[in-house]
Amino acid sequence: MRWTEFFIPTTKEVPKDAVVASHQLMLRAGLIRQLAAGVYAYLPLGYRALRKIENIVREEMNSAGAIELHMPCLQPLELWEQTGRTQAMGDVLLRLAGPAGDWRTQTCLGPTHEENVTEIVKAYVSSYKQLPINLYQIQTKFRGEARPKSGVLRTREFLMKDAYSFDRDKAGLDVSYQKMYDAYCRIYTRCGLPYIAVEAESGPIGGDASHEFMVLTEAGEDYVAMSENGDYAANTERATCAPPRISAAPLTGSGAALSEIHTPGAGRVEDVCKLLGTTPAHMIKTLIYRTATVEATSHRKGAASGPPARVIALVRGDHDINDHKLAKISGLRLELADPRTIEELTGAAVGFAGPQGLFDRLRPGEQLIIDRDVEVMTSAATGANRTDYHVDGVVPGRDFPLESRGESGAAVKVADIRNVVDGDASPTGSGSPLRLRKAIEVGHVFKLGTKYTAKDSLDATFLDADGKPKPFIMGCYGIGLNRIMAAAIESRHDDGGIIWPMSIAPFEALIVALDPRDAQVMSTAAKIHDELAAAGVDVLYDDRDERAGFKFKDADLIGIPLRIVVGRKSLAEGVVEMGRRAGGEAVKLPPSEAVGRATALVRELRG
RNA sequence: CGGGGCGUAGCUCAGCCUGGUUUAGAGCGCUUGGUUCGGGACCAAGAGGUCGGAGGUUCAAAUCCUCUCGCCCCGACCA
Repeated sequence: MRWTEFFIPTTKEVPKDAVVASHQLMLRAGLIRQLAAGVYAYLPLGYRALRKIENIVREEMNSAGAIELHMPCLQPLELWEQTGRTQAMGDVLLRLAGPAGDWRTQTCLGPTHEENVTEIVKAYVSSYKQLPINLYQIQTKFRGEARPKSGVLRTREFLMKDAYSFDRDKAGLDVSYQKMYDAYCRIYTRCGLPYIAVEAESGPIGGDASHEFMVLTEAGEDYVAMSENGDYAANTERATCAPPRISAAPLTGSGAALSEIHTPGAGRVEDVCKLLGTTPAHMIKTLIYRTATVEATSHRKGAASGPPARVIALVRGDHDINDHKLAKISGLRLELADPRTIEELTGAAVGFAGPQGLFDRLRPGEQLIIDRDVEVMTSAATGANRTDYHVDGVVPGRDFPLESRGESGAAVKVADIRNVVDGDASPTGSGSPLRLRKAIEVGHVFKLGTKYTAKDSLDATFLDADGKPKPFIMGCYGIGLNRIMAAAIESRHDDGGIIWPMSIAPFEALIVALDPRDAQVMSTAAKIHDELAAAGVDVLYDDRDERAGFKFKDADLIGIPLRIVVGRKSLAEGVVEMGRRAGGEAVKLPPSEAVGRATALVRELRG
């Protein structure tokens, strides 16, 4: 391909809206063009890279036994109502607008395709003899992201590979899941991504096991907790750490009475610490939750009614509650209580709650959930349950219970309900400290089980060998293709531009002709171009009538892995120069040898 | 949804506070001619803008006021 016959709109200046490196470089290199917030066009160079990624994904999915199909973007809302996800998705589900009763109001743009595949499999797969089966597609997804950001990393429209496995039983799912997990590792390796697989929170989608594939980078928006010795890695949504050491001294307390301290207006931990002369680590945060008002988890009729249940959660002042953990421990879908509920329970304004005495005010079925690190505190400061007052000297076990007493009916639980922090010990017991790193999620694998196939969902069953209908056991597996591209650029660039890995580079080799007016230079460059192309190398030939410096800058920017420079000076010595964008010395070699050497190198680096 | 910032030429921005010498500017990019030619050259001449939109104040609005739309960042949310 000749540059002058292609379309590569590079720019020298950085558009002001671009903040992260991948976004800036993708714009400058002419890979993408923004049309609206979170909506991008892929220009020819960007599209070539995207298609290379797509091909790698397709090859690995096929070789893992998955079968490609293509499902529609337009989906009937009814399908989503059957699984209760119109509510669960909320604003993420993009609906079409139209007059009341119009078909448009009954249609949405698919953010994912669990319902759609399940419907297909339900219709056509009726016997265990047809299982297992894994169907996948590479499709445009639409999501009403509240805040698109970081260029192509978080968008409202994106390309995703989504696969769905259907198995006869859990053992089959384990096999299907592992196949996908392994295929994902091969995909990221082939794409040249420095990825890690971490334990992940499966979220409202349900399921009992889940891994995310992450690329560590400051541009990411997830946090991964990794132990220094590498024996543990998990998304912070899920990460746990070794339990705190129980202090040796029995916690009977000093016997000292609680002392109330006037702390006017100090509702926040830092403010209180200042007034009390203590540190957050010596405080207990008391958070009041209540069961969620919106029954987002259930579309079934007759779900929980009556007054909302309250849950008191305690964590150390320097820790943060992890809502996923809290939800799991409590078994309830919770939200932070409104001020009125808090005042009613504590008798104080928001910001002055403390655990002492509160437990006795809970009704049967309500809960006090104590973080492990609070259990082992010897004495703590916390809210006094009196507006503008805090207390010091609160002793767990003495001033509030650490286990259920039975008669009251309200439960006490001690558990890990906080986010890990930098320096926590690895949960493996190795004692290695955890470090928090920012990361981009480039893929996610779930074990779904029967969430979509169960009777109260889409009721998708097959006849097992025993002649009885059973729900399919599902798994789902997603890869964000645009994110792979951005993540590759995030992790592989320098001041000059992108450094593509050979496998996903829009072109594999770039020929730069330095003296466009010199007939011999041009004919030599053209000959190398033609022969490389004939050898199956994706080659771009910069035949523009530009100065050398200008061409070199563009070459660095668009980051083609292999560069062959044809110039009058070196040609006078009978050589051309071949070098790699990734670095290292360029080698001089006769034009006649260039094609062979370049072809061999390209093949070697394709992976 | 809360907080902050920004909308002036394809791109980066100045002008706005303090309305009128501005017939709206600069640099990059683009066109034409010339000189240059191994790391984003130079000279000369050009093309290109409903100043995001609507309404208002005023003799007069890019500039002041109101509303509105869009984009970016932080937070909330999030398969």
